[in-house]
Amino acid sequence: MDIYNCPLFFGIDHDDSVQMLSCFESNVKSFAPRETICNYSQGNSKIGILQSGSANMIRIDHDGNRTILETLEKNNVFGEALAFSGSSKDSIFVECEKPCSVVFFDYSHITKRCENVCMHHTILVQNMFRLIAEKLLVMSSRVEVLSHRTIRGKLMCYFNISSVAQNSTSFQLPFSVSALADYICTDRSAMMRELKNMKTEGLIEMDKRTVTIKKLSQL
Amino acid sequence: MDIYNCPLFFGIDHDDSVQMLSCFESNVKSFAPRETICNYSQGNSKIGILQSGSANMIRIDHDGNRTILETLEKNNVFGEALAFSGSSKDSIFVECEKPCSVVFFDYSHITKRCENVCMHHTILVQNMFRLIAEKLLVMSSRVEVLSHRTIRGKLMCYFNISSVAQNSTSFQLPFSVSALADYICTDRSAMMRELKNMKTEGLIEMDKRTVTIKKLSQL
DNA sequence: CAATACATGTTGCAATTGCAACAAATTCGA
DNA sequence: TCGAATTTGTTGCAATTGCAACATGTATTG
Repeated sequence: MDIYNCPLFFGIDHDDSVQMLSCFESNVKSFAPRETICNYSQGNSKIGILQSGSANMIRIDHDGNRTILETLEKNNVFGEALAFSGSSKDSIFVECEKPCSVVFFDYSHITKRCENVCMHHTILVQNMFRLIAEKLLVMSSRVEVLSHRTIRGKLMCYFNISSVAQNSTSFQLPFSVSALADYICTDRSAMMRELKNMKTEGLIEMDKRTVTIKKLSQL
Repeated sequence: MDIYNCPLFFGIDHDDSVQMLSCFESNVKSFAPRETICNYSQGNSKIGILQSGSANMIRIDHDGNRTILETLEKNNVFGEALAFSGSSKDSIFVECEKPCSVVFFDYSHITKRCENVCMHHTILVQNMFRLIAEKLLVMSSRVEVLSHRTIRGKLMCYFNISSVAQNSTSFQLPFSVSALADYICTDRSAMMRELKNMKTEGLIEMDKRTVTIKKLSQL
């Protein structure tokens, strides 16, 4: 995986990318499953772009509750500057799931104009714009899911969004069923109980990580 | 409130703004409290920018539960293209709170290059970039708030974020206490009960819409 | 291949939350 | 300014959820 394939440099030719990268002080790193990619305990101005693999942004609160704040896949951006207030003392970090290649650089290079190289700065901002607009959509649907008051409501909302995204009433979860509980921010056993209810009521079917929506409850 | 003051046109001089606006088929509208600014029941590709006043994006679900999906203030952008899957049959709309002036235009003018006028397209994208990056921060902290499992957790998270944002342990709620329940997506009476508990435990003080944090519980 | 970690599945019980139905205070609008 | 609408405040009760503690099944890895 080549750093110049980074979606941030889409539309900028190789030679110029080389020049810009040095100006950016960018670097690429690889990570193995469960490795910590980034820790936000004490400030971090770097932006990361996932070139391959998958990762999750995790919060562990003072009671040890684990929450998936963001799920990250190929071409997703992440960073403290793009999210999260850092107002709490909870532990927030990005954890590798499938082996990852990550491009890091400093966000200030996007927001501030750079004097030397950047006739391509324009393209760069446009590329970053697309990445952020996409992230905004993801965050919005996350809010939509979490805004439901019951576990069932959250699950059905998430399943519906996934179903629309994958254009089928049958779709794959991007993570384990247990991690789904972290994603919808509820207790795992309570979620399992609710999933069982939904199965017996014929709302959904599940086979491993494949979910099939049978009835669109109350929609 | 002049359409040319729209943050989208920041850095573009007046004459060019006039030219671009006609190319954009933009228009400005004013709204009175409780008026519907925009309805997302059946698709809407327009982007809106709030020039003045305040508004909320509201969802009413099939059970009649009211949820504030977004709070919108001066210079905030909103639109279906920027958020919300449209996968559900719930009613989603933007409702004026304080008298509003809104600039509407089609998102496609930002994402696709326009042939005739747009030597200023670059500045436009940069301006839009800033607006969206800001919105992303707002959505992220929203996720952070909603990710907490208890009403108290949500409240304290929201209060902490507000406190950091307003740089004081004392701050104003941007809406009524009742609307706060819609914002944190819980039952109003249950939230009132929890607020009372938090007051008697000395965690917070409240006077109308002014909240003061007395103790940072478990942080 | 063994053993160790991880994921799934289940249950009782206590705590929290949502709901319904009020009363009172405050704000808004004609 | 008076009446209507909205907001705030409260409570009992039922439903949902979180927690703890299991048992079992499935991957991973040395």
